[in-house]
Amino acid sequence: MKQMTATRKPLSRARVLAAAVALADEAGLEAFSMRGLAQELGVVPMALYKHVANKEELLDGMVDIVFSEIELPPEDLDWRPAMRRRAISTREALRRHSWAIGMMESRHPGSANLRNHNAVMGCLRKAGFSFKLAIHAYSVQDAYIYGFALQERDTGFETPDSAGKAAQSRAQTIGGALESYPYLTEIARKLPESAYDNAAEFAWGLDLILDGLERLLR
Amino acid sequence: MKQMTATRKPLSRARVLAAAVALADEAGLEAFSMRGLAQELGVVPMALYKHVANKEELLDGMVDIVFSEIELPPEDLDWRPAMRRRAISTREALRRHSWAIGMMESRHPGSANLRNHNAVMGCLRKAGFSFKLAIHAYSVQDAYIYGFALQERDTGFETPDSAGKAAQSRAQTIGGALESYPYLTEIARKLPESAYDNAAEFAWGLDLILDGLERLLR
DNA sequence: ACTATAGGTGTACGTTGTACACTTGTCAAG
DNA sequence: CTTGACAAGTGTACAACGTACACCTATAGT
Repeated sequence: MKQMTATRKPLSRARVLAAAVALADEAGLEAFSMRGLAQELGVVPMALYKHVANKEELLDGMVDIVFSEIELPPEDLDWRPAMRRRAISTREALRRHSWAIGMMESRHPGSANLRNHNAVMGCLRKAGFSFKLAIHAYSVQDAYIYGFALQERDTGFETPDSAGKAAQSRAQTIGGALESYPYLTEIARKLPESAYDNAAEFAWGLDLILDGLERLLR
Repeated sequence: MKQMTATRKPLSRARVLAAAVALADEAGLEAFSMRGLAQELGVVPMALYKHVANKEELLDGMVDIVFSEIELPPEDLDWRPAMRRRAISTREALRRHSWAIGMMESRHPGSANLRNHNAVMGCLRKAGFSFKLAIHAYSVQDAYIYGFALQERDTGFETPDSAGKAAQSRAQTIGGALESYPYLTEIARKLPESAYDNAAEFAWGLDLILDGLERLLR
């Protein structure tokens, strides 16, 4: 075992998971590999399998870390601000870990996942939502949150650079037929100068949904 | 070239794309490979590269096929039923091609994509939505549609079988601490007997959003 | 009849996840 | 103090993937 004890503290499942999340954050899911992760940890690839069954299980654990970063609906708040907080917290977690966006509900659920879902459902039920209405309310909100995160990842330009690249890519497909898409050209013209803000956009739709729910609750 | 002309009509980009969509539909994105597709077409893997630049470009084309299956907002309808129709049509296309769910807005846009976006934006603008309100309206709706499709794929049990499997998987994580998650157990108890219907659930949230938009338009 | 070209083939390389057999550092029981 | 079990890290190897590159061949235009 060469010089391990001197140079390196031993691995652990937690250390592997943390490094995996960090690597996926900066490299993206596409470039995230067991081999790359091993290298990051200064270890041979197969060493990881002493702490994690396989890549699938590793991803399960990573997703549960993301869930653990999401703020639970605060118990001391009314349902509406509580839901608002947790929705915003969820979006922020997904921004930090955009590789997780398609995977939040598709993987073997971990304990942070269960705690989260239980708390959200509990918040609604305790606020007086009937079971059926609570299911509806949960469904719309999560669909919106996950869907918004998806769109933000795909078209969300924080850098004006990437906005330019996307526009160019579109222009390439459009070719000479620009006049066929008048409403797209309107977007291309007006959006850049409209101080579009992802967080504000998210809140706008969220409040529209919460308004609707509030009306139905009464 | 052996017996090609006798046994097999020549490939074409369209044929490759169609076969790719069909294969992804039944095998899932994970199991979808260039080699598998080639086999399906009775051809050696490298033959595909005469009609498609690489796998990425192939996926771009596949996604645009999905877009082409989405009904445009009918011109002769008022904005609200028109938006409703195209939302439902989008969900249905995504159910048919669930491998496309995370990719609709992330890939190099094809012409069906552009036509679709232009038509949706046009429908809103012509109905009197201001530019900013149209952007908001578009954003909420699409976030909801894509997010719902995602959840439906991940937790949508059309077979009571898969519902059982999911429940068992959850129970395994919960272990003995079932009483820690009272609201999850409520769901597990009540949902199965509540005739939950994905299409109806989708329409419920969609109408909530459209209600909100209608109020803001006036 | 000749040749350019489009379409299909065969081989090969680098990268991936991971099975399996191995070494080695640590520690408990005799 | 020895022993031997066990946990952790190593090394080799394999199948499957995307695809570069050189090659063949059937057809079409001159």
